Amino acid sequence: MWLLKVALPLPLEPMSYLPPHADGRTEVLGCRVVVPWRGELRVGVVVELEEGQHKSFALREAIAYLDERPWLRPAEIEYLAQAARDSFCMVGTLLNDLLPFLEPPLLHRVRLLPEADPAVLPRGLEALAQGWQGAQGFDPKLLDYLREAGVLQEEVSEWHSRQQALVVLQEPSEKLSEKAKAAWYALRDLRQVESMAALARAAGVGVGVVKGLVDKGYIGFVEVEPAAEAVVTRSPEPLELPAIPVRLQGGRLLERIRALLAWVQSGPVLLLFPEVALLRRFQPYFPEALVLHGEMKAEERRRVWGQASQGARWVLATYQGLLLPLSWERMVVIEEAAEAYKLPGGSRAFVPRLARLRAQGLGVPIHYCSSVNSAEVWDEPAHLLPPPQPRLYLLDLRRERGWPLSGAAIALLQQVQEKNRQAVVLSARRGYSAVLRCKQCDWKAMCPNCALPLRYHKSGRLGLLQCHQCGHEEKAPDLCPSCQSDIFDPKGPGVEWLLEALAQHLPALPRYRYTAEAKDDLRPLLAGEPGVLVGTTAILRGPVLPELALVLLPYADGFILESDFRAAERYHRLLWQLADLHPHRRPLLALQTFEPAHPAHRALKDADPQGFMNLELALRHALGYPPASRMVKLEVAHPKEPVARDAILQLAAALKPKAEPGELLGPAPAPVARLRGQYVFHLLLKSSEARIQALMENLPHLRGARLRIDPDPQRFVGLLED
DNA sequence: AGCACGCCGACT
DNA sequence: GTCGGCGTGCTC
Repeated sequence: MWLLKVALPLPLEPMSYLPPHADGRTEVLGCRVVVPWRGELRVGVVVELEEGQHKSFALREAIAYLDERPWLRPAEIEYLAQAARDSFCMVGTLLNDLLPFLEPPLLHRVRLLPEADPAVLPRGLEALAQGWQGAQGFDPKLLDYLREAGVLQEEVSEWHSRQQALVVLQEPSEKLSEKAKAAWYALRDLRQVESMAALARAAGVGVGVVKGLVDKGYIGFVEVEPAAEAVVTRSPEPLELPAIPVRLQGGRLLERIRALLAWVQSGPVLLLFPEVALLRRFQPYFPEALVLHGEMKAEERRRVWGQASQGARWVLATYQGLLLPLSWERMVVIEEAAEAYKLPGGSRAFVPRLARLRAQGLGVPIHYCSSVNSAEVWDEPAHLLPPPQPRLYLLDLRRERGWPLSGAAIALLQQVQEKNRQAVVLSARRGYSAVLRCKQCDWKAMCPNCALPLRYHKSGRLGLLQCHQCGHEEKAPDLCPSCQSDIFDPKGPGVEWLLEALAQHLPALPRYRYTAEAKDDLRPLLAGEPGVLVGTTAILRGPVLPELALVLLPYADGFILESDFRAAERYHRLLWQLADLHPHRRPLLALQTFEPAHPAHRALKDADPQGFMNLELALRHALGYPPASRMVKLEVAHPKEPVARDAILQLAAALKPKAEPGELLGPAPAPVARLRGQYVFHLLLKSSEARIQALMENLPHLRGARLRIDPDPQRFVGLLED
């Protein structure tokens, strides 16, 4: 007896089913299959065929395969299992995260098995004796009852929406009304419209007129191929390198693209992007590329999936391309340090890590292409393009007057205004907690255990200093322990505050806001009119300002002083990305900072990203942080504080005896200790890959609170899903 | 993840 | 005396 193991897009391991009795195919490994699930139908992937008896409980029968050819090959199935193990999650969780478009809408028809007695039909289902019926009208629970009794015959297939368009079919007759003729000619000029209502609107007639034309056969609906998004193609000269490097760094965006073009000519090559905005910037240079990303309709993505499976020269994709059943010649991860690579779903996996695993599984080379490569790939053979020469202007906040805009910064903005140019003002917008530091001397509140700044929390009248990494807490001092002066107000300048300050100092300079949540209409700026754009790092993903002359960070330290060992690396990369914000101009990069001597600033002054990263890596190795180790975050959340606390203590107690010194950090309350009504606690593991694997084995079953695992934490603030 | 089953407080 | 809260366990 053959059994199917079916991976469903649910946080579960694959489930066993009997093969559909109506379909005896055996070459179904990797095909999508429709199965009964809790009385309804779900779509999964056959990940294993096993011969044998299943005794413990009665298995259900799968209903039908959706595919002729497999969606996934054995290579992808094996990868899925391996990646799930690596991410400490269920196979189904990862399947759901990587293929959010797996389940198509279904065409489902049912009837009573002809030889069955209609008397078995429960009330409401009598129609099933009459022959094939669409399933949607019937109670799924009752249908499942018949299914289980073995008297239901079913047909299931993928539902394809027919992309229809209204077109002219025959010449208008003289008898038609003026309005009808107008509508007919309007449609002829438009060639096609998507609906009757749209034509009525376009022609300025009632829908009834259009309907009349359809009924009389002058116009009608035809199926059309979904129109591909028009992309302006560009063909720059490929930039030949002496050898193909594992990591490519530096230069301007266009130079990196040119270098890539020189070594991804034959294909198939997968280019992985952290976000759609960046993918779109590459798209014009890869005219034949298939693209796959979350802004496309699910149906469109399924179509591209089938197409890509047949072969492709280039595929530009977000993480959704990772499971494509193609044997790549090589894979390229673009901007491998981007935080957008963190999967938002249950697996919490980090795509560059998954990509490396994928390349290993296929035995193909993987490459990384970034403005500044991540610490994780730093040791790989590199080709370094000369970095863009930034014009850096450091404003020392210990000397400058004026806050949040110093006099010098206002003067710069005034010049921008006088010369009718454009400026960007960038805010770190870390709202809820800040770092406590002295205005007079260099002292700042540091954690005694972690070599990280403590975060300042307002708790009643007293300030509380807390380490978000290890949980250490102390009371905030009233006076600076080093020089006895009063403490700098630990407020970080947000976008709103900056807009106010700009309105006050430069009322005549038009202001625009640009954050992930609120985007002003930038058309005047894009048309070249003067103005200042105030926003968060969302600006990096926004359109290019044609007259950009100044990039100002009123509180650059806000980007450095996150309680996070990766903060400096991120800040350094941000500065280089700002230097490359305009494709060929070199805007002045003005930073208001308490730390003009910060290594990242020196790196920009000396145009030497290598120097900075070497220093950073030495630090990571000294402290045992990634990439010198692997980290895994365990998170427990519950609406009741004691329950959550209890659970995390249980977990810590179970791990303590196994852990060596320094491997177990915490438990600590999450930086936002209560979020969406849940109390959140963290526990961090930090050690070698092998030790992490050992520690993660047989975690205790927690009662009460739910455990979530972040297999590759990138940022140590906020809940996992923020 | 969803969903059903199962034990302890505020109501007609 | 019941209705309903969500904590716990299961899904082939």
